[in-house]
Amino acid sequence: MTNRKKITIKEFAEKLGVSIATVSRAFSDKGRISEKTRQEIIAKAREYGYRANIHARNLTSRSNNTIALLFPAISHEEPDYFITEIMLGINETLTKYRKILQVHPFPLDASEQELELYKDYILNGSFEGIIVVAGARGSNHLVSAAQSGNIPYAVIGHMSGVNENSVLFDNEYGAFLAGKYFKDTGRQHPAYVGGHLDKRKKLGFQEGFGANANKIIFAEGGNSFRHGGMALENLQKTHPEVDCVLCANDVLAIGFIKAALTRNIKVPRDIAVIGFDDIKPSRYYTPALSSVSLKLFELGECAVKILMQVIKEEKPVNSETIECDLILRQSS
Amino acid sequence: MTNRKKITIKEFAEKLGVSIATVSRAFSDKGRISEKTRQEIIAKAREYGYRANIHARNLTSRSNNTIALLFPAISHEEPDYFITEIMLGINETLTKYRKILQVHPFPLDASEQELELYKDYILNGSFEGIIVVAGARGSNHLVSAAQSGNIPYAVIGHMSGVNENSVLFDNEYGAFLAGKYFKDTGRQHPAYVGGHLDKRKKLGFQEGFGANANKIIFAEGGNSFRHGGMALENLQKTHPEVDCVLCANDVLAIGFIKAALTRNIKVPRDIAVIGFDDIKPSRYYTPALSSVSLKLFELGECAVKILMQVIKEEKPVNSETIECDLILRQSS
DNA sequence: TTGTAGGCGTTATCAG
DNA sequence: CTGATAACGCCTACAA
Repeated sequence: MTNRKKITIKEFAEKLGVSIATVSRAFSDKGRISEKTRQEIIAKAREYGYRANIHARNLTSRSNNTIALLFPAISHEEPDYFITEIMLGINETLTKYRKILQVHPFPLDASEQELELYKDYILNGSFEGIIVVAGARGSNHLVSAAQSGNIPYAVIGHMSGVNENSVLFDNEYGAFLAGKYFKDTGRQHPAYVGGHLDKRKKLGFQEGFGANANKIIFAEGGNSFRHGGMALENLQKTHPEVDCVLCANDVLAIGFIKAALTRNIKVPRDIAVIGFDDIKPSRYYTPALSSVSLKLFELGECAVKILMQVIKEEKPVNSETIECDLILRQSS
Repeated sequence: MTNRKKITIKEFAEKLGVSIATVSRAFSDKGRISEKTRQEIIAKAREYGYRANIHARNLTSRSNNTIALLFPAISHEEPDYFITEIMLGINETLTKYRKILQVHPFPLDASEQELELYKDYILNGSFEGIIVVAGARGSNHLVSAAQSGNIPYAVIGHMSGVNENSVLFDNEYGAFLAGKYFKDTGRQHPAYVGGHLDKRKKLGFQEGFGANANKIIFAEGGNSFRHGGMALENLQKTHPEVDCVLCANDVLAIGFIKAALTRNIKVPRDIAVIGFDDIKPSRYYTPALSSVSLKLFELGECAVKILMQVIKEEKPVNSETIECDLILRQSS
């Protein structure tokens, strides 16, 4: 490895016998320059290996085309498939705008103190804009930081006190569809399995199930695979009559089903199961999981579009809501 | 949103009645400065909202603490769980070093021309170092770019012509274990399902199966879920006697099993199936998938450690090999 | 169309 | 310990 320092615009210009301004213009698309000299300079640049130093460029342009995705990390050991699929949509869309993605998971229970690092990044100009996933107190702090520093931001999910720049999903309606489906298919003893934070989902589920909604059993615990299994075990003890379940996310649903199959409970015959989010692995599962689709890829796309609009127009834009669908597969 | 420009070190220093050098020192940990003035300055900085401009800082320090992960993107619509889990290990480890991750998937079949964008990033100083996932021609081009520009790099997987800075996995041994297990459990008619690029896996599988290795059926196609299903269909037509299968990755294996179950073929009774990679969702599957574990998280960790060493020592370091395990679950 | 020179906001060197 | 001042490498009026 030759440790030769990279050639600077000054050295490069001298070699070519032109001014640094001319070199700069050759790469800028703006300044007036003859097509002929531009081509010459570009050719020579390739030959000498000259490339504009990105940091100097960023300093004058006050931006680095970098967008940060900040999200609460559920677990450190296992990917959060929900985020992963959103990220896919974000990244692909960002590429179209020639922007770069930085990934910043932060601890779900991070204190304001622990978030200082991320706030610093946000406020010192590291990002042209940020996309924040709601769901933790930290999310709010980071959005506040962006607001106070006048940094463009977009939010994924409902965040209290934030009415603009958000991509929302209609959880309530999605859960409604699930409840209605269970009712329409003659299920009698519904249960809801999930975390504590999904008021909307619970409400929608109740509405959908209609008249007998008061019979719904709420089994609330964590949001991971193992919690799904635990929920099945508990329900079998306390409410063995349950014959249909809405789970607050797909991984939970898969854990629930796996535990049921292990006990030789048939899905969907004995218990029908519907998940939430419709992550890709769900359709691979046996039985393939029915799920309320949040259209995660699209959601990421939408977040980017909103952010780009905020950056361009330099003012907040209206929030958008992505509609939910109920995708029926084998588990219900 | 008040669009006030951010306060600069100069303005800030003037307000405090000190020199900019002193302010700079208060944040640098290096220059000699009395603890008292440092505290005062830090307090005032909070009050005035002063933060050092990151771009100016990068310009002088010639680095931005940013590491890029470059990998060939299999599909645009679906996460690559293999990469996702590696990324988890990378990101977590990077955080310990206070480095930032940028994510750069590139098209699997990208021409050298299409890679120009990524080469540009690499060579203009956007990254302090890069981690490249092997597996596409593009991977090699990008490593070459890093080498020519004297940019620190690490490689995940085997890359022709690159003997240093790599994290390798012993695919051959992993496949050997699978073959041996099938032989030891009395399976008679083995098949291998996978892509064309896994010479090592095939070899290891043959060695492991031993004497009758020449009986192995090779069903080669794509690497996705649906290809797994297609493989099952084909094998049923051409070689219905097959009673054990090694799949080149887990998603393939899951597709294979799902198709088998659909046809009422019992797994593992009629056909035993082992996957490769041991991605997290595999253990959730029913039947839980046996798989050759590549320890993806650890692999990401290791890549970061190698890269950090390259950065620190400014010279290539020895490659490391992560051992494979065979994880037995229900599918075999 | 091209060149000159000042500025971007820091860090680092060298006096004091 | 603190303060001037010169880099850092590029962009961009302004001048020619």
